[in-house]
Order: sequence, then C-alpha cells, then structure tokens
Amino acid sequence: MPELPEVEVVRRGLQPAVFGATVRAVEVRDGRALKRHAGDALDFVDRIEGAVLGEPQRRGKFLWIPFDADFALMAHLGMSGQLLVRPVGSLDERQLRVRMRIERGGGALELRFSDQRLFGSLAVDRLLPSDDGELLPSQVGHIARDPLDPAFDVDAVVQRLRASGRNIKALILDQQLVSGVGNIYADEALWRARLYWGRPGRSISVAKLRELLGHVELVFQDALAEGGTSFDALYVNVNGESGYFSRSLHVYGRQGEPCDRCGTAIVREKFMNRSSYFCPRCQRGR
DNA sequence: TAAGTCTCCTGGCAGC
DNA sequence: TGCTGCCAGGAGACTT
Repeated sequence: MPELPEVEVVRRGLQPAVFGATVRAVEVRDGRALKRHAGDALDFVDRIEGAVLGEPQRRGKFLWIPFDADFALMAHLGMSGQLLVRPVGSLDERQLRVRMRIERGGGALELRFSDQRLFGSLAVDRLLPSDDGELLPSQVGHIARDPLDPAFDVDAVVQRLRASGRNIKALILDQQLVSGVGNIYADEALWRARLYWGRPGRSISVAKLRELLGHVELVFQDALAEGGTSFDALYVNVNGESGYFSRSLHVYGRQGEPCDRCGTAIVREKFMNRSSYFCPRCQRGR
C-alpha cells in the first residue's frame, strides 16, 4: 500500500517523464477516479488539456504536479492507486481509470492512473500559500510536514504527541500531526522503538517520542532505498515494478512468526477496524 | 473539543 | 463449482 516511501518513489519516477511535458489529450474512463476533483470529468479534461507540467511535488502521501501559476494536477494513491508512465499504445492495465497523453521534445508518452479499489483520486486543485508561504494544493493545506521534510519540527510534534491521551499509533497515523505514516510503517517504527501501539501519547517520555520519530524517519529511508513495500500488484513504481522492502519487515503481516529480536511470536490485534502487529515481549505496556 | 466509528471500494480467499 | 462473507486500509464524515 502506498505510504510515504512508495509515493516518493513514484514522484522521483515521474520527474524525468513529466517535467516540461504538455498534456495533449485526456481520457477519463472512470469518473470515480476523480472523487477529489471539484467538477465533473469534462471539467477535469478541460482544465488539464494543454497544461505544461512542472516539477512533481509531495507532502506526506499527497503528490502534485504544478501547472500554470495557480493550479496543480493532484494525486492521492489511496490503497491501490498507481501513476504509470507508458509508451503510447501499450496494453491497457485492467484497472486503468484515466489516461493522459503527454508530449515533450517531440516524443509522446502516456501518464496513466490505475486504481483497483478506487480509494485514490486525481484532481485539478488550486495552489494556495500555506502559513509559511509554501504553495500547496488547497486539499493539502491541512497535512503536516513529514519526517523527511527538512523543515520537519521534531520538538513541536513531540509536544503535540505528549498533549494527547490517544494511543500512540493513532497519533502517528494522524496526517495532521505527522504525515506519510500508514499502517505498515507505523507498526515497524513502533517495533524499532520498542513501544506498544496502545500506549497513550501523554504516558510516553519526550526522549522516547523523539526516538520513535527518529525510527519513523529511518524506516522511511530504508524502505525508500529498496523501492518501497509491495505485497502484491497493488503498489508498483511508474514503470510497473515492485519494491522489495516487504522482505525487511519485522512485524507487519508476520503474525505467529518469531520476533527478529527476541524470538517471541508476533501478535496481531484489532486496531480501528484494521490490524496492529507487535512483539508482546519487546513492546510491553498492554 | 477530543476521540472513536463508519463509509467508500474491489479482489482474493476461506468456508460451506 | 459457485455462492457468501470476511479482510485489507487512507481519509473524511459522522457520532459519542
């Protein structure tokens, strides 16, 4: 599932193909892939056709490509969304939702949005200045900076985590506190920090919270180096290739398997209608 | 206001 | 073989 490392892999893959390219034609095959777009499919096509694409940007799991001065093509991959760069005329993906023909320097390519579960979306969104003057799509304005952002303020985030009685996993999944973290990397960072997911934020020391955020950053960097996490065909890079970080996971999806640190069987618990994996010996506090 | 729950959606899979 | 129901989860809406 696309979390920050997977989205960053996609952003880097898009850069050489789309930067400076002109959108010549757009085909919306499924309007449900435009849930975040304020208008209908015709409006989307009207706004994006003829646009000259800028440099792909990212905050957390949101990705956007600015065009003109005030607008951007924004994408959120949800659980199964894929942004693919394909040669013109290549075989369609089974869940192809939107196709854009782009041209640059006399060459043509297709930028495709494919999404099996339709939790992802494309949109044309207006760019607005944030509090610190950065231009962000209007739908990204409330998203916090992520740990790979040079301006990420560890102390400010720790302060907010310490002020809450919510469990620490819910807190680091809250994109308004720290962005980019999803279920997989939350479990992995908590395992590395030896923290049980259910502990209230206010019960954890400042030093431990700083350590946890450090582990979030490290697990992101490690996953990025391996091209992200792919369990199946749900996440691939812009060329349709899988990442390899799933081989390096310590707890996520490993119920019943021995902990890599102490050998105790990994446990799975229900958490907010989803799963939380942890080592009951290394991560105490239930 | 904070915290928890529900909804959207599809394909894979287990159980019958 | 075919049907049913469960599971996965990001983000926003909704409820408590």
